Amino acid sequence: MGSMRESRLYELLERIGNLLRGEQRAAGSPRGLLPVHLAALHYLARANRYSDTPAAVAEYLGLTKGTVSQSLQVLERAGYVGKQRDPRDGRIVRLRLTARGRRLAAETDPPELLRAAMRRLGRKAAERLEQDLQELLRQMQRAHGGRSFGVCRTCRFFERAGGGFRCGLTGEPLSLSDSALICRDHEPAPAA
Amino acid sequence: MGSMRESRLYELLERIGNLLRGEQRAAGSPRGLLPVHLAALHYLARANRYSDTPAAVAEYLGLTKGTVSQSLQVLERAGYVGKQRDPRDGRIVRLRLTARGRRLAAETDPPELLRAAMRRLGRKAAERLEQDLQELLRQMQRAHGGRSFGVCRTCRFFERAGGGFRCGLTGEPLSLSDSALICRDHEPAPAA
DNA sequence: TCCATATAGTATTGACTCGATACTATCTCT
DNA sequence: AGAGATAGTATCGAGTCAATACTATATGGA
Repeated sequence: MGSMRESRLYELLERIGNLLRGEQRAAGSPRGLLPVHLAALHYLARANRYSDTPAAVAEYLGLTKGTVSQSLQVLERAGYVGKQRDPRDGRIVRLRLTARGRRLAAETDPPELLRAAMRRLGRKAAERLEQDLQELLRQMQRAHGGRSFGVCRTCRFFERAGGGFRCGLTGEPLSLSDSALICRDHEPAPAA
Repeated sequence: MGSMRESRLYELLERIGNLLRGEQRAAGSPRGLLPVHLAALHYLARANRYSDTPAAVAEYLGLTKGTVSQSLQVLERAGYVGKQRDPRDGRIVRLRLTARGRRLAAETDPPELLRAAMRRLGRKAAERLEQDLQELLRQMQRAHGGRSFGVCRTCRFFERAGGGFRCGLTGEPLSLSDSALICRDHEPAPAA
């Protein structure tokens, strides 16, 4: 009887992932976009100003920069994102969503299937699930030893300065909405 | 301030999915396999005898049968799965893992990253997360109106017959280990 | 100041996915 | 029987993806 499944968890994550990817495929298909394009779009909609670059997208999606460069060209040609060279560092390209891009991101994130499931679940169950998944992710990142991609608010470099906030790594002030965006240099604050 | 994220849930599922897919990519790469190949392999390792066919794999992964037919050829050529025509229905191909395939499935499912994270989480937290994800999946499937792909034990056609079990849909007896495998004709039993 | 090295990104190539379409073979139903 | 449904394969074109090679900018010594 050693065959009793030790990990339903992985099976569940895979099945949910398959369903969501199918949803993304259906959502992107009429616009000529693949799931990976929508994933990049959703990331950019949530990325802060330190993390809106091709390299950050590549790192986030776990793909090479060459691969991502091509996918971003698709999004650019279709008018969902624009590029802009960084004035301070000429190597860097800044990506920003166009109005079209923002609209598409809002329509497809979260996918309708998940929206419906969350309504059925109820707020309380959904929140508990979020917290538990958050914790799982934290443990995975710790085991992975890699970037955590958290939001500024939960970063150890996040500082309150006067009336506002500041990034202790760059010293730059942060607006309230900045502090809810994803940063690639995020390092989790020590446990409260 | 309407920009407060309504759904961290989707973001979390995407990020965890990205990490796991990266893991699969790394695991399959030295053997010339892509994430989708490992996903099919893992499914077959869990599929019962009603569900070990190309059509079932396609349905499970949310891909077309043509696409899956090719991916299965890759797995067959590399010696991870074998094919066998069904003696009763000549249209159907049965897929079974070779010893090599079983070994690879055991090595990569669950991925090391998830294994490590589960150890850190502890049994109790992992079990709660499993139950909550199970419920989320159930709601997604209900919203989707599609196949549920559950295990026999939780199916409404599952019957106890004498000392053993039986599938009420086909009438065939089921062993204890059968009843823990995935079936594509699964329909959830009415709430307990 | 100059040169080595690192970093950000793009171009190109080749293997493979993926969907669409068309096809064969087998089963089922009337 | 014959019509239609079902399971699977073959082929083709568009596009992902990694690998490699490349350009351009920045950084950090000596």
